Order: sequence, then structure tokens, then C-alpha cells
Amino acid sequence: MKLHDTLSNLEQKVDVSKKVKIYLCGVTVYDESHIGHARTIIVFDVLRKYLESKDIEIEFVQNFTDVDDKIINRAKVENTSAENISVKYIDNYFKDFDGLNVKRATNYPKATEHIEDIIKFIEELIKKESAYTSKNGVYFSVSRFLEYGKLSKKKIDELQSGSRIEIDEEKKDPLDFAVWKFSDTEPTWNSPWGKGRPGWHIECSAMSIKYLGENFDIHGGGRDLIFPHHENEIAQSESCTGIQFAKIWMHVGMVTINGEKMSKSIGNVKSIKHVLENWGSNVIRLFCLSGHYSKPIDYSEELLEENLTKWRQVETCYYELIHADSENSEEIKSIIEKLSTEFNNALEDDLNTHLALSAFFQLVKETNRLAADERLGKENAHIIKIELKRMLKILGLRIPDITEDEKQKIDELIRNREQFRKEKQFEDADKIRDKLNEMNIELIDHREKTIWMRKEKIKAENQKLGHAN
RNA sequence: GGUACUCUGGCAGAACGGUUAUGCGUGAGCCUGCAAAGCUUAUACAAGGGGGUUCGACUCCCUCGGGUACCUCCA
Repeated sequence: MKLHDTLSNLEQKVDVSKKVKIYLCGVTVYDESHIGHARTIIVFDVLRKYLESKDIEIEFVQNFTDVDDKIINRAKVENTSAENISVKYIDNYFKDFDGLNVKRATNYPKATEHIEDIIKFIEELIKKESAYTSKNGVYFSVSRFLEYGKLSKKKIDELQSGSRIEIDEEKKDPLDFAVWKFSDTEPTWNSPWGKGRPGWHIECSAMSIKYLGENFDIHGGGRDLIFPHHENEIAQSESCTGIQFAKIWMHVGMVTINGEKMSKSIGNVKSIKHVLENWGSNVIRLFCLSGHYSKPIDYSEELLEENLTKWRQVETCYYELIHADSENSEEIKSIIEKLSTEFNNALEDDLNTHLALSAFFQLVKETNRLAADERLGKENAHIIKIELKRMLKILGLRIPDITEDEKQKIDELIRNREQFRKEKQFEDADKIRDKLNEMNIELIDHREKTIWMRKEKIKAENQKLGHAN
């Protein structure tokens, strides 16, 4: 598998001959997660699920930044402790991302639980004269790391001239950044240099190296983290270990609204809770995977509706497969193999989820075509179902199981309806159909038989219908 | 101002130096008691502008222009 590496600006092969170690910069837990976070995390979820589908072992570490000025400020506003805030939003995080069907990471290290590791890391930096103590804290000395700027392709002198950073007289160089900030307001920890708390960048260096080693496979996050966060991580880590930090840097594009980045200050943030309630995880995942991960994607109701239409096709396909009982009439294996290969090749080539989805939808279409023609045989359906399920799993899409009880009830209602239809008592037949619709069961009348499917309830769709009426 | 990315049909969006996918939408039709869903089929002068390289460029190069992001916290 190849991935585009921000550092080298080239596609790099992922070494899958042994366990693949991935570190993803998670969220700062001071507020609800939004669709932008969702995109990044869903992209990595697919990366991981794809590799795992090939029986490659993955170690996936994603941090929680649970000590930060924003958390502290929020705590002040809500008149509570920083800890309460972070606990609340970590809880919230899992609600959101379990809802989005994101597989849990191997480990979710928190900054506050790794203060000792961070202190050790800083000690090492000081020993190597890459960091120094000043009045306000311990700073990383950018000038000591000659390759500073290599990730973001920035030149140090240009950074300085264009710098909007307030000049701190205590810093040797305006570009130097804090690895430890002195402070007396809680939360604080004791350190050899004084009471305070860690800077933001240092936690990721310390924790990624602790769990994944000094040189691991993939480090990722949103594009907006390239500078300064990831640039600083490289500087700290490579200064400390003397060897290459992450092998591949993978960055996910922003989610925009009307072409603008989502941000609190513009007030255009869409929370995961909100979109999950209105559209459900399948539609959101399709939306997030609809373009190449490295490019921006624009959030709009129209696009979500488009993805809802597609999702309905997938549901139809799935239920057609379940109900298939015609004679096999054509050779299906070769086309499945072809689409399966296309799907894999797309993902192998820099995780091209858009092309992978093309292959996936071709499989869906092909199935629905056979079913419409009453040519979907049981054996063929079985073969298709295996492949469809594989793709669904990698994409993280899910169709809820239906219980035997429910099935029997539905089948009985359908039999009753068939009887009414035979007797041309259409009003009674339609009543049954309405009743099933209320249960979110939709009927598909083929020439020879009627099958049913359970439609996912999508609030946004119902609202739209409500408006139309 | 600097840096990076980006500019494809009504919309979304890929690949490729030589037939421009795929999906949505739209039109027509099929199926149906009706509907829904689905299917079939049709549909798009498509590549920001201008140069250049080439037998041939959407694809490579130059140039001008637009957009977005980052340069401060941000997924």
C-alpha cells in the first residue's frame, strides 16, 4: 500500500511485513467534536480496517489532549474543574465515535497520565541543549534543530519576519515554543524546573514514542496540524532520539462549509451529535469518504441527500441478497473479482476511497439489476454477499440485524397483503403496507414476489417530507 | 507578504500523455392494481485564461488569474 507522505511530498510504501504502528492526533477535549474531527478519524478508521482486512496487525494510538488553556478557560466559565471538563468531553467523544462506527483505538493515552514521561523527555532535551529554562517555562530551542521547517516547507528566516507571535523577552528566539509552562493555577504538576504544565506539542512526542517506538510507520492528523504542531513534534522527537520520527506523515483535508473552514469564530460548526441525529452514521461516512482524503470537502445538505440516495441503494441491494431465491442464471464470479480488485487497488493507491466507492456501488448496481430481472440466484447472492459484507466492513457501513421474531411478523403481514392483493382488495392490502412502512419496512414488489427491506430512519429525510406536505 | 494545496459537465468527483470514469440530478421508458423501490435508456460543446513541449495534453512546462488553508489555538 502506498500513502502520500507530507514530509517527502512523495508516495511512500507502507511496510506491512510486520505490525503497522499508527499514531493519530486526537482532539482537545474542551467541547463537542464536529464533522471535521469525524472526517479525519473516519479516514484513519478506513485505513486501519482495510489493513486489518488483509490480516495485517495494527497498533493504533490516538491521544486525548486533556490539559490545555482552552480546557482551563472552559472550566472557569462553567465554574468547575478542568478535569470535569475533560472527563465530560472524553465521554462525549466516545458517544460520538461509537455512533459513527469507528473502531476503538488500541490505546487512548491522555496527557495528564503521562506527565512523568513528558518530564523525562524534556530532561533529555535539556541535556542535549535543545531546550532551556527561562522565566516563564522551558522552551524548545528551534535554532538547535537545523531541519526545522522541513515538514511544513517553511524557511526559518521567513517565519521570523512574518511572525505574528508576541515576542516574549524571555525566549531566546521568537520561534522557540514552550514544552513546559510555569503556572500556579491548577491543574499543575511539579517538575525539576518548577510547578506548571506541559506544552501542547510535547505530549504527542512523548506518548507516541512511548507506545510506538522512536521510529513508527504512520503519523497523522488534520492538515491544520502540519504547522506548528507536527513540525514541532518532529523537532522535539528527532532532537531527542537522533533518528527519524514517523516514516509517513498523512494529513486529512478540512471540512468546509460554503468553502470556508469550520470554526468557532465563524460559528459554522456542525457537531457530530447533530449530524448523527439527522443523517445517521452511514450517510456521514459515505459523505466523508466521497472525495480524496487529502482534499477539502464541502459540507452541504445537498451532498448529504445525495449520499442518502446512495445508501438506500445499498440497503436495497442487501435485502435483495437476503431474499434471493431465483435460479442462478449467470456467471457472477468474474465480475465480483474484478470489482473486488478495483476496490482494493483504489485503497492501495493512497487510500482512494472515492474510487473504492465507485467499485462498491457498481457491485450494488449489478446486484440490483439482477434482482430486478429476477435473475439473482441463491448461490450467486451468497457469493455477492460475502464480498459486499467485506466492503461494508472496511467502509464502516452497517445494516442493523433483524431478529427472527421481527422477520416472522413481517413475513406474516406480507402473506396477508398478498392474499388481499389476489382478491383485489387493494385498500386492505395498502393498509398493511402502511403498517409496515410505519415499522420502517419498505416493500419491493417484483414480478413474481414481494420482498421487504428495513430502511434506516433518517430524521432529515422525514423532516423534508414533512415540509413538502 | 510568504508557503502549500487547488481550479474537470447542472452538482459531486477520479484516473490517464492517445476512447475523458463513476455517482447524483434531469428526460423518456419498463415493472406495478396503485405507489414506492428498482431496472433500462438517453443526456452533458466538461478541464480558470493565455502561451509552449508533443504526431497528440485534462494529464508535462511557463505565465497570468481565481479559490482555500497554514504562517496564533484548531481535525
